[in-house]
Amino acid sequence: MKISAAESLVMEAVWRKNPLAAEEISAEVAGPQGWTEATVKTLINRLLKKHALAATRDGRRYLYRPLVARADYVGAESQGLLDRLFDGRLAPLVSHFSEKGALTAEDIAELKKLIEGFEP
Amino acid sequence: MKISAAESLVMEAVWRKNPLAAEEISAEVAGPQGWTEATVKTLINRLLKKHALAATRDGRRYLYRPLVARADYVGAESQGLLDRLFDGRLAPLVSHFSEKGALTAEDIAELKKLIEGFEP
DNA sequence: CACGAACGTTTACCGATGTAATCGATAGGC
DNA sequence: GCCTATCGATTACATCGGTAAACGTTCGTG
Repeated sequence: MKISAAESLVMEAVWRKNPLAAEEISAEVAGPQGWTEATVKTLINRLLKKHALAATRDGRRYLYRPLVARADYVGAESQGLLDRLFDGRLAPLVSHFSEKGALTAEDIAELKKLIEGFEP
Repeated sequence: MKISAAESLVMEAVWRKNPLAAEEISAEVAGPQGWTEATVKTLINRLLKKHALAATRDGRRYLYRPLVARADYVGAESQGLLDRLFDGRLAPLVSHFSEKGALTAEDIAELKKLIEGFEP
């Protein structure tokens, strides 16, 4: 099942550090998003139903851990974008940014280094 | 206003060739998506309300043309992904794909050529 | 001139999502 | 042992998005 935008912010918190209690997740995301704790609770529950989070009891509360790896989520989202907009290929995306003049010198240096690094 | 996934397929048709009549847009997208013409009509109307399409009368029908450039749409979607998942930077995205072993030799060659090409 | 076909417009409906309050159980303090 | 604060679970509700049918208007044809 798909992780929604709001839900992904909860996942990010748990990916950064886990396991986390609901209260800790709230502390991480509620403020920045202007959410109440109730909202975070709802998101946590939806993620449990989607098997994106696991809960283990810890006394009176639960501790939550991710069941999907961030790399998998990131990979699916990225591949989805490439497929929808760039014919599934990475080079046209890079090309798009360069044509837009959206690459800093640092970006270019970084890319250069990367690409030299992974020759076969 | 945001262009949804289904709506974007209509936009793609109009970006490929325009202006197009509703019937022509349907011919392009309804079949592949398993949509009826009614569905395409709805999407066209929502895009008109969002000012993503413009319509000019042509006898009994309308002809539609895009009001947003594909490059703008692609740019916003891409930047959004980078911001949400890669700290707004391009290199980590490329790095992600390479680490996943998701780059073919051709991809690498293409990227190499691109990056050599756009030195400042 | 009336009727029907072809358009666009309006309305419908359901599931997902964002956002949150309320309910119910339970554990700790008095 | 009982009450209350604290959790998680349940319920709520509005909007959006996907999908489509019904409606209304107009133009061409018989």
